Amino acid sequence: MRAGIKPETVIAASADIADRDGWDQVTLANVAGYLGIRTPSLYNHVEGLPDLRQKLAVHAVAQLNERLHDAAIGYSGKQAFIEVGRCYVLFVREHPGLYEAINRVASPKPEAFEQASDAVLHLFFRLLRPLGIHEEDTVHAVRGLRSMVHGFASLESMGGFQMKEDLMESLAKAITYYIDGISSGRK
Amino acid sequence: MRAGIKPETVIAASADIADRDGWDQVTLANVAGYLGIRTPSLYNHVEGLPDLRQKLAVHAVAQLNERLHDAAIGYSGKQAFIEVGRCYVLFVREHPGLYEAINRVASPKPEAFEQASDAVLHLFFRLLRPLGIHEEDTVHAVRGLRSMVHGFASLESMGGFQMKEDLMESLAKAITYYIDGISSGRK
DNA sequence: TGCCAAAAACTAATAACATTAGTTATAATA
DNA sequence: TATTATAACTAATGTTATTAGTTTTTGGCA
Repeated sequence: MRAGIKPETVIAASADIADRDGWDQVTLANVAGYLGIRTPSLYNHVEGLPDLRQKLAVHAVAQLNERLHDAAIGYSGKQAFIEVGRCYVLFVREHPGLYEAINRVASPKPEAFEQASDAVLHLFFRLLRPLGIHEEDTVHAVRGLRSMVHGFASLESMGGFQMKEDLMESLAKAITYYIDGISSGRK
Repeated sequence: MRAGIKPETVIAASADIADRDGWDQVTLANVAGYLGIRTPSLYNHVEGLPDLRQKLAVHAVAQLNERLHDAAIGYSGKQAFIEVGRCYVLFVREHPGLYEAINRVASPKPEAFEQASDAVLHLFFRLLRPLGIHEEDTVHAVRGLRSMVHGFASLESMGGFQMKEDLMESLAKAITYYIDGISSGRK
């Protein structure tokens, strides 16, 4: 046997390249160059470019999920969503390439990817539960929140906002509007 | 001179391929094949693959803008946003490749692309004005709405929702929550 | 009607990339 | 130390984008 390159080394290299040069620069040639080996040698670690990109997407969504759960600790209600939303946007700022990897993952998605995605969704559900929403409206309420947070992050990552300075304030206000609207409708 | 292929024919072919096979299948080879010519002949109509994809993005966002403006006619307040949001999601369902082209446009973005994007943003501003929001909160309010609508469309186009049946209901409720929250905060 | 100049097609050639096949070097272990 | 699996390598092929240079077509004009 031989030590050499561990599986996570390849993913780490891909993540570095993605965040620095963009997701479309995650090629076998670039990753091999980064690791100091020839392109075909990568086939000892991944099954090809699509496989590498899927593994990168799994790594990315798992890391996002972990950070979101961490961000929610110690908060509840409206403030919890503001903290999670802020963390979400910060993650995308810090790791634009990883976020691209999540959004461009090819179907069918790996099982591990689905699991991490579901975990993020589950976090939203748990944070929303204490707000006392009609059972049949919970799915709708979660979808709106999730869409809003994803929308903010996505639009910023593609340069959709003019001034990034007060984007966090926009997000906090938007979440406030939304949660207030849910509460006022509940009556 | 020679008639042959008009510039919009190339874009139309690219749009067909994008919506049918996905944005990443918009290659010079595929477009040329679709048009029945050899790949290098395309350079008489576009300046290369990046140029073709930018032109496709401009076409896509202009078409989206037109449809959104049309959808808003005859409505105001909350209902106007629901109609625009519905139109947005329907557009993405009908033209997933065009929507991808919008979201994956490379920077620096063409001037025409920025103009059409601004026009969409302007529509949101105009629909929001009659609701009587504090002047300094208008930017935040628009950002939230836009993020939410884009988030819904984006998440659906990447298969982020389980049951697509009642997605329109989710969107309508989310917009309702949001606008209600704005109004209740206004007091 | 027949020329002609420009537009738009073509072929040929090159470079980058992914991928496969087959070969060699290396390191853990028996 | 010898063996063997692992992981590197070279060589070769196919696809795509791109450039250069050539030929064909055709609308408009003499």
